Amino acid sequence: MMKRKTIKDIAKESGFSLSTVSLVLNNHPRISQATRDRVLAVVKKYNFYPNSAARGLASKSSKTLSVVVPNLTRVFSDIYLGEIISGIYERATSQGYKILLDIATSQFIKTQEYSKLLASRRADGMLFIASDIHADYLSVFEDSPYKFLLVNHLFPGKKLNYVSVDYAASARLAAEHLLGLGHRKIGLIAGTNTFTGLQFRDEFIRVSKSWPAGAAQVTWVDGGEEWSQRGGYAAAAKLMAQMPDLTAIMAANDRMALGAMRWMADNRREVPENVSVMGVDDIQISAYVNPGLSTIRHDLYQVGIESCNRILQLIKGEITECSDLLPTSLVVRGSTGRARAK
Amino acid sequence: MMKRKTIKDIAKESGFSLSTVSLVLNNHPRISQATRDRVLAVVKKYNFYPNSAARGLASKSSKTLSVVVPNLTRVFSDIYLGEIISGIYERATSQGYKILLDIATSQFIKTQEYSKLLASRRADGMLFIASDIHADYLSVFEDSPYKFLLVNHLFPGKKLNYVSVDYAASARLAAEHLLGLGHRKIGLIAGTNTFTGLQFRDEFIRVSKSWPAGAAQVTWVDGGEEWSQRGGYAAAAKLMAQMPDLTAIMAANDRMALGAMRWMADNRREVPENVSVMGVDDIQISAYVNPGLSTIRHDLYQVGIESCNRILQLIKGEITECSDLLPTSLVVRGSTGRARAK
DNA sequence: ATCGTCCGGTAAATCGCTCAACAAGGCAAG
DNA sequence: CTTGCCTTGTTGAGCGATTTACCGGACGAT
Repeated sequence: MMKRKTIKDIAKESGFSLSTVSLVLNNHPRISQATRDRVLAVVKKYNFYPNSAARGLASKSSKTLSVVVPNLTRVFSDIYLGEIISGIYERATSQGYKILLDIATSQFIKTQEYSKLLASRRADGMLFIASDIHADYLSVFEDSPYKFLLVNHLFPGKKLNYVSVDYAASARLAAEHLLGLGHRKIGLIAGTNTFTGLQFRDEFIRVSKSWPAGAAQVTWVDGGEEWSQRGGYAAAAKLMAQMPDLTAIMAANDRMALGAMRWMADNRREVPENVSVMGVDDIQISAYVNPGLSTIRHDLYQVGIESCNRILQLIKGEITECSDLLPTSLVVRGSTGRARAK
Repeated sequence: MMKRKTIKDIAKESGFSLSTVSLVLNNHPRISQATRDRVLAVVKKYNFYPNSAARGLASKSSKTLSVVVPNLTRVFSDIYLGEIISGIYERATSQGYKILLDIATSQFIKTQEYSKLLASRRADGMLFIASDIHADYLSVFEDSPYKFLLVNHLFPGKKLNYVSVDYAASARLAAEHLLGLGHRKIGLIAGTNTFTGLQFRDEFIRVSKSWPAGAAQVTWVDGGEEWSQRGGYAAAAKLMAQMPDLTAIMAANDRMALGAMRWMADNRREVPENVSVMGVDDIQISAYVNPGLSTIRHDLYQVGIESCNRILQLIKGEITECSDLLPTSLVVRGSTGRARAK
């Protein structure tokens, strides 16, 4: 196991100066092709890669992005995260950035790792996928010099950068679809532990109540912290008890909608003949269930891509703030139909 | 936005030397409690965190672990990975290590990022969850000074460190269970793109053929690259065509087993009355399906923990190689029963 | 021949921390 | 009163890159 090579060794062996090698390594145009080639030959020969700590120290940048995901029990089993992370990874990698993964455990929050990561320059910026309405500690990033971006979330009232799908727009699309089908008694399974979830709920209700062709009655229940299939199942049961004559169920995400559909199957209700069911997200399986789940398509991979683009722009100083809302679209499948006659 | 503080500023303000501050920051016993307190007061006052690049440069360690996951389309939706990563994260964090996430894309492999990461000292060690039988490039890590560990995989013939569940033992447990129930015609849905998968298949067949109470006939088919539910479904169909009188189906993981059970439901075969079905892994949902899936429990979270322990020991030089096989256990639920009479 | 401009390359000052070697003071033992 | 050891702190030499000036020579114009 020989001593690790440094840029100095490369310089010596190739007969050029230290700085020349550095410039070559950074693709600086200053250096002629001939010199570049000779240096690179030596680099290749020793399979040399410059020490990233030294590089980071001198250049004051770590070329690393911190990505913080929620502390769900089975974090990574959530397709939602997978899509976003894939998008972030793809973009980050193509720009020469690496990803430092963190989970927003209570430990992570208590020790203020989120500050430490940026203060110690371990990461140049942070993409936060983990927030809920209780993440008040994020206020430290208001007007701070640190590059911070919320991914698919936002905090009304806090000056925090974000890139998110437009949940209010989704709510409108969904409401218009169901109302247009004649539904006037609708059960809503909401997610209430994120601001985007609340936005969705409120906008859905607002549109329903003020529908020109006749206001609809909306009863909502909470689908649970995890927005899970199981939560949707339980919520559907509760809704059917509270509003037995409802003709449609709207869930704030597909997983809860699938749970609701499952309840219908288990309790001999036909979808959509008796009850229409609709979700949000358009996760892969939604197209494969029977009947197919009508939903609002959220391109989470794109959210990942765009979030990464933005944080990089923030880091480079090309922009100073960011509040993007990405468009969504209606996907009609078999689970929604005209409201049955009373 | 004031200038970023350095250890020097802390030293000046607290009235101690640069190195004293450094020692305090590293919890060196050399420093008295009184001094420590005074320094820490200043540190807290400015919310100071030492620059990690500088630290890494001087200490020659990045306190970072590289974790490489497979390039499945929907990587993180795989519960298998979630468990392992959670285990790794938990352990790494408790030891002050951070996790650098990478996906084994063709780009990652082509550019030899796996070497670069370690050569540039961006990571002190690498946990590789992504290997299949084609990952021949990993040979660079044989007898290399780099700290490398395969997670839940192994390469017979290559001198590579690993921590894995004992797939051969799992095969024995599974075979003994089914054979003990009197099954003599068994369909096997195998995973053939990993060595552990091959090990499982071969050991399962070996035990079946040499069963003292009477050899069993085993027909196997490939369940597909992704070990998915869909692959299991298709494989079950193929098996039933090839061996219509089989009394049991053994799948190399639960997801494929669930796919097989689904096929049975769709084709009016009772489980376990007509056909017993068994899986491997014991993923969460296996306990919730109807009938519950009999399986071999693989504690993947533990694999994560143990892998991380080992790589840290390799890094510290406490051990120089590692080939751990973790025990597995039989979980009997409703999906397996006595073989029906011929 | 002189001068100004490029062009390609180099010297040297950082970047912010770690750690081995050394120093100084206090105290017990000889 | 030495000597020697222990305890607590300090000095200073790196760690391995980046980057800003600066420099010498070639070349075209005057």
